[in-house]
Amino acid sequence: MYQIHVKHFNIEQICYSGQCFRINKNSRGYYEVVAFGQYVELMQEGDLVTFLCSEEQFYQYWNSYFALDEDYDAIVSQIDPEDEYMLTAMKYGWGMRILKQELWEIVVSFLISQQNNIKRIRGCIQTICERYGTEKTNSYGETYYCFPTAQALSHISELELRSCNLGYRAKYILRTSQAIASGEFSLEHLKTLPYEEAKQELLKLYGVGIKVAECICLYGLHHLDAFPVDTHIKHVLEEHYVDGFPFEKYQGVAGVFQQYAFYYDLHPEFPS
DNA sequence: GACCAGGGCCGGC
DNA sequence: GCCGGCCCTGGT
Repeated sequence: MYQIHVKHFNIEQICYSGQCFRINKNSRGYYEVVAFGQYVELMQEGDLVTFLCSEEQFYQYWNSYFALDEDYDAIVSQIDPEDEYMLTAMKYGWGMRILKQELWEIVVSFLISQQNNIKRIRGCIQTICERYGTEKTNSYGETYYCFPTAQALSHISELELRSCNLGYRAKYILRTSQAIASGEFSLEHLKTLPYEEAKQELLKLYGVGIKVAECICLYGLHHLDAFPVDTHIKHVLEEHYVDGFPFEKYQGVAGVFQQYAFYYDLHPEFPS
C-alpha cells in the first residue's frame, strides 16, 4: 500500500469522464485499473489517495499514468476569468486529469467509440479483453484481463470480431491491427512525432478520421493541444463559443479544457 | 412497435 | 465538399 496526498484529483470523475473505459469500481469500494500488464486498486478520501501497490510500483507506473506529476493548478489558472462557461465546467469537473493510457489500447478504444455510446463502448472493450487478452490473477485470486495485443487481434476473422458487438467497426479494428502487427504502421514512431504530424499519420489508418485522430493524440500520445470535436463539443461550441473557441489563449492545454467541457455537457450519473 | 441518437468514417458523386 | 449507409442498443 502506498498513500499520497494529491491536489486536483478525483478518481470518480476521471472514471466516468469518457476518456477511459476500463476503470471500474469494485465491491470493495476501490477503483481497479489494468495497464502495462499490471493490476492496481486505488481509493480516495479527500486529497489522500491510497494505492494498493508498493511505493516502487507507484512511481514506476501509476504516478505517471494518472498524470500526478503534472501541475493542474497551473493549467487551470490559464482559464480566462471572463470565460464563464469554462470556469463553470472546470468547477463541475474539478479533479479531472488527462490520463496517460497505453497507446494501442487508446487506438482500439476510440475506433470503437465512433457513433457509439459510453456504456456500450465499455461493454465492447470488456468483451475483447476477456476473449483475446492475456488472463492474469490478482492478489485476491480474482481474474483480470490485459488488453489484447495487435498481434492477437490481427488473426481474428471479421465475423468473429463482429460478434463482440462491434458492428461495422470490426473491419476498422482488424485492418488497423494488421497494419500494426505487420510493421506497416509503427506506434513507436508515432510517439516521436509532434502533434500535427502524429495526427496526419493517424489519418492513414482505416477507420480513423479527424475526431478519432484527435482523441488518440490527446489520450494516447498526451498531446494536450489535441481538441476532439464530437457531438457534445459541437453543442458546446454552438451554444457558448459562437465567436469561436479561444485556441490562442489556451494553446498547449486546449485538450484539457475540451475534457472539462465534454464532461460538463455529458453530465454523467455515477452508478451507486 | 417505431424512431432516434450515441465521443464518426468510408466511398461515391 | 456533401451525402447515404453503416452495426447495435438503450432510451423515448
